[in-house]
Parts: sequence; structure tokens; C-alpha cells
Amino acid sequence: MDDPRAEIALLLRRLNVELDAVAARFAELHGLGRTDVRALVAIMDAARRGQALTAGALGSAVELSSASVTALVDRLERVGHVRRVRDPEDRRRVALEISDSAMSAGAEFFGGLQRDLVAVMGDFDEAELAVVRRFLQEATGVVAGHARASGPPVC
Amino acid sequence: MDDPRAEIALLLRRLNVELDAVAARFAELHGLGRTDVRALVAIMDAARRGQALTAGALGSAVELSSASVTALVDRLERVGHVRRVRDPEDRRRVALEISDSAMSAGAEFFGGLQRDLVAVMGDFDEAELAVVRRFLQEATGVVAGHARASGPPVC
DNA sequence: CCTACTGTCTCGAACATCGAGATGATCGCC
DNA sequence: GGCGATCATCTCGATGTTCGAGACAGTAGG
Repeated sequence: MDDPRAEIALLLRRLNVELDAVAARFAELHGLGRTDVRALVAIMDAARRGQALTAGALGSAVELSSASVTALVDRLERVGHVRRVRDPEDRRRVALEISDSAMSAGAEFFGGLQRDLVAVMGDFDEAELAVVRRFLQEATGVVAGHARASGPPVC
Repeated sequence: MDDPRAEIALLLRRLNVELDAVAARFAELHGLGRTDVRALVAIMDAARRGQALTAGALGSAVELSSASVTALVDRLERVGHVRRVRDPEDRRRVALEISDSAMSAGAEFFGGLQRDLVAVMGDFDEAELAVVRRFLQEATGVVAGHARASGPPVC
């Protein structure tokens, strides 16, 4: 089994398992469910891009029905991780704002991971990182194809 | 944001999201839950290594209580994906055997993904694949550290 | 003002998971 | 052989998450 191809595919799966485990650990540490963590990450990512997520947008981001989103936001709001804020322009909408405590908790946890990952990258020069980046891009594209239709344009 | 480091970290996260989506798609296609898919994968991996998983081992593999494992195996057995088989040597144990239909369904779905991934690797030469492999190994190690203790040996 | 439409929330039911305890099979020791 | 300890599994009641259907504001256009 010298073939690096099979080993790389295996590594990708293992990496996926470990990343899930990281999310699970964060969830357990803060008394949250997995869905709650995914939602929190989605809201934080949106906030990082400068736009606040609405309840509906969060629902489609994490593939949840509107009823589940309401329950989800209820849980998150009850423990003080997010706030509901009525959009003054369209008063039907409810924007979701992350509390500072949740933001810093997330930054501490995932920021530490990011820091370690960057440290790993220190072992690679620019050309090598470019190779890694290209591989990850192509691999992500292929995986995304399988995620949306069981048979991508490949036949 | 030319820094390839931040972009690679982002790509890893996106890859994780897409891989989860693949699992979710497989689950939906076969009328299963996410836990069921994880369990099926664990059983298949064990079978691929030549050893049949017991119910207890499955429970610790997917971090589930014994009660949940019973319900899980019930569901899987009801739809014909696994069989309960008493271990003749230690008759307390119940080994789990995957049915051929489930095995071939999994092989078709994930095998197709693997095939496409290998095709992607065709765009890389041996030296580049070695770089990718080394990166994935180190990254997995770092992530695994964060998965088990929020603060790895780094201080 | 009335209608169509959108975004969010409430209600009831289904399902997965858990903790505690019961059952059955096996092992070690006397 | 017999008896308690141990291990793997199953049953039961309770909790929490999810969904579908429908109710309740709010908006846009005639």
C-alpha cells in the first residue's frame, strides 16, 4: 500500500472525522448541540463579512425548517450567545447578533486551531503551499459535486 | 488577503463542510440519520480491516450510550443493512455484519467519490503528492490535538 | 382599503438520545 | 460444582431536537 493516492483519500476522511470531533468538543464544552455550533459558526462567518444573518438566512445556511430555526435561536438566546434584533427597515425580519462573550469564546477556541494550522504551514515554503492550496481547491470542488448530486457531470 | 495560509485554513473548513454534506446526502438518499451513516461507515471500516464490530465497540466508536446503540442497530437491522450475529467464541457478544446490499451501496457512493479524488490527484506528480500527504498528516495531527484537549501541548 | 406575498413564530406529533435498571452469558475463585 | 463479580445487551421512562401545518405581523402593489 505504497500508493500515496489511497493514503491521501484516507487522510482526508480522517481529517474530516477530527474536525467534527473538534466541533463536538466545542459543543460539549459550552453545553450546546452540534446544530447550535454550526449555526454559531454560520453567524460568526457572516458577521466577519460585515453582514448580520437573519433567521431565515440561517435556516437555509444550516438546512433547517423555520420551526427548528425558531427553537434554535431560542436556545442560543437563552444562554446569551445571540440577540434577536428587529430590522428597522423591514420589521418582519429578525437579525441575529452574536454576543461578545460568544465571539471571544469562539475566537479563543477556533483561533487557537487556526494558529496551530498556520504554524504547521511554517514547515512549507511558498511553492509547496501553492501546491497544497491547488489540491485542496480541486478536492473541494469534487467533493462539493458529490454533495449536491450523487453523480456529478462525471460519467 | 493574498496570504495563502489563511486561504488554506478556509479551504480546510469548506472541505469539511462539503464532506459533511456528502454524508448528509447519502443519509437522505437511503432514509437514514446522520448517526446511522457514521455507524455504517464505522462498521464498514472495521469489516475492511477484517474484524467485525460488536455493538459495544460501535457504541464507543460513535460516542453513543448502550441504549442508543440498541435503537441504532434496530433501525439498521430493520431496513436490512446489518445483521446481528452471536459470536460463537464469546457468546455474550453480538457481532454486526453488513449486508451485501448496504456494502455495495456504500461502495458505489463513496467509491465514486474516491475515484474522482484519485482523478484529481492525476494532476499532480509524485513529489507534489508527497507534499500534500505531508501537509495533511501534520494538519490532521494538529486538529486531532484540538479535538481531544482544548489546549494541546502548546501554551 | 384589499389582496398577494414574505418572514417569523406557535402548536402538536415523531424521533433520537440518554440514565437507570433488568436480563443473560461468562469468568474467577473457593 | 457453586457463587458472586463482570461484561454486553436490552427495556423503560424522560428529555430535547426536529418537522409539517398553520397563525400572526409586516410589506408592496393595485
